[in-house]
Amino acid sequence: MNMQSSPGLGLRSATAKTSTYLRVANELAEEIRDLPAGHQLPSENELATRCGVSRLTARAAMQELERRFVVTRVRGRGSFVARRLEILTRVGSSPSWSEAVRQAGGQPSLRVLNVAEVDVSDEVCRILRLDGQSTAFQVDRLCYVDGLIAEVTRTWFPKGLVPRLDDLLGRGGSQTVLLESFGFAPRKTWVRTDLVPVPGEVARLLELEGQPAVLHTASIVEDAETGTPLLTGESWMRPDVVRTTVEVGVETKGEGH
Amino acid sequence: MNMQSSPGLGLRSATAKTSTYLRVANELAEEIRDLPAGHQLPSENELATRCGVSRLTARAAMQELERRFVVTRVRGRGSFVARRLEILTRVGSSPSWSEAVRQAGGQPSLRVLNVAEVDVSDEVCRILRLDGQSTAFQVDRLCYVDGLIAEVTRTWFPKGLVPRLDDLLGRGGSQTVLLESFGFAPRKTWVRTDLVPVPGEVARLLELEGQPAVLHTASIVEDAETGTPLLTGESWMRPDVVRTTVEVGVETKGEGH
DNA sequence: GAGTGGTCTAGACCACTAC
DNA sequence: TAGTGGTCTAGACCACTCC
Repeated sequence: MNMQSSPGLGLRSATAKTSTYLRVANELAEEIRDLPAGHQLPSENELATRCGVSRLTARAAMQELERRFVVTRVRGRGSFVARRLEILTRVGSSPSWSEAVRQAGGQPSLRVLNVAEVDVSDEVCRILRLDGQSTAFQVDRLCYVDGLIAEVTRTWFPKGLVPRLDDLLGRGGSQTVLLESFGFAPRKTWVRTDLVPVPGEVARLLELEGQPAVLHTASIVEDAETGTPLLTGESWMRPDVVRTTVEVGVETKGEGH
Repeated sequence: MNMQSSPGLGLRSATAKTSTYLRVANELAEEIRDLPAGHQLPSENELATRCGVSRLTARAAMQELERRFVVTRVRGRGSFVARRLEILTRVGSSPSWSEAVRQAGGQPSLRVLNVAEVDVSDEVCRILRLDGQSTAFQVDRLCYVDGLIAEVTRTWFPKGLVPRLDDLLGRGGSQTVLLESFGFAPRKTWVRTDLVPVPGEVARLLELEGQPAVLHTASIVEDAETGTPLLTGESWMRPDVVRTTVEVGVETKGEGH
C-alpha cells in the first residue's frame, strides 16, 4: 500500500474508506476537468509511476473514468478526454440521425453494410401495412460521429414507396433526406428504448469487447401528412459515444393544458 | 496459458481470437442459462480451478456476466443468477412505481429518507405553478425490488394539495395511492430519460462502487381530469436491478391514424 | 522499435457474510 | 473460523499504433 492511502494509525476508520483506484480516478478526473475533448492523457505506466501504484491500479482508475464517459482509450494509441455527443429523441421530430448529430455539433457519416429484399416478420408486415406482400427492403447501416462508430441500424422499407428504392438506399446518405426528396415528410410516430446487453454480432460491428450494455431503440416513421408508414427498424447505440435523451410529453413542461 | 486456450500450432489465427475470460464467461453463461434467478454460482476460486485459469481471469469472466445483467455478486456471500425486472414507462400511464413492480412480478418496498419544506428552483416553481410561493415539500426515497435497492427518487409536491401532506408523505407507502385516496387521478404527462454516470451521493445510496452509468429520469405528474400539477421530480435507477423500457407514441404501432 | 492498452499469472491482504 | 468477493502488487506476454 502506498503512503497516500495509508494515513496515520488510528485514523483509518475516518479516512481510508475509498479504494486506491477510485482515489486515483477522482484525482485524475479533477485534473482533466477543463481539458478539451481529444486531449491525450498519461499512459497507464505514467499514471502508475506518478501515483506510486501498480499498473493494474492505474488501469482500474482509467477504466472507472471510461465507465463515467470521461475517458476514451484506444489500444496502441493511448487514453484521451472523451466526447459524448448529446442527442435528443422525441416523438414527432424528424428521424434524421445525420441532422441530429450535426445539430449537436458532430460530424455524421454513414456506411451501408447491406441492402436486400427479405422476408419480414408479421409484426413488420403489420406496421408497414404490406397487406399481401411478405417482403421488404432491409438496410443495415453503421453510423459514425466524428469517425467514431456510434450506432448500428437495421431498417425495413416497403417496396413500392418510390421507384428503384433499393438502389437509392444502397448509395448511402441520409434516408430521411432521400424520403424528403420524394415529397414525404418523415416523422417518428413511435419509439421504444431499452438498455440491453449488446447481441454478439452487433458487438462486433460496434467494435465492443464482450457484450456490455448499449441503448437499444425500436421506432416507426410515418409521413406527417398522410400517415403512410415509411420505415420501421431498430438500432443499437454506444452510450459512450452518444448520450441519447428520450423526451416524452408536452414541450412546455406542464403548462400546455 | 492453459490448454483450452492454446490450440495446436498453426490453428491460432483461425481459433484463438477471443480472450480467455470471454471464453470462460460464455461457457458459464451457457451453463446457467436455464437456472432460476437467485441460484448460487461457483465462487471465483472454484471457477478458476475448474477452468484452469487464474483467479483474476475467472473474476473477469464473472464481471463480464455482471455487465450483461446475467450475474449478481455480493461480497462475502457469493455469485448468483441475476434477476432483472422489466418495467414499462409510458406517458399517460399511472406513475406508481409500486404498481409497476408488482405487475412485473416483483415485491416493491419503499423507504422515505427525508421529508422537508425547501426552497425550489424557478423551473420547479413553474412546473408546479406555485405562483408566489417559493417552497414545496421535498421527499427523498429509496425504492426496493425484492429487498434489492433499485432506485433513488427526489420528488417535489405543492404544499396546498391536501392537508397535512408532509406528514402523510413521511409515512411511506405509495405516493400515487396517497394522491388517489384524495380523489386525484395522477398521470405522467412528461418524461425525460437519460443514461448518466451516477452522482456521488446517489451512488452511496444505491450502494454502487465508483460512479457507473445509471438510468436517470425526470418526470411531471398531473391530475388526469383537471391538469393540476401533482408532483415533479427525478430518479436514478440501477439498470442491473430494473430494465426500464420507455415507450412513446400510439399503442397500435402505426395503425392509429 | 518504442510505446500503448489488453490480457494473464501467482500470490497477498482486506472487508464482509455466514455458521 | 472458513469462505466469499474486492483490492493490490510485480512481472510477463501480446496486439496494436506510430514513427
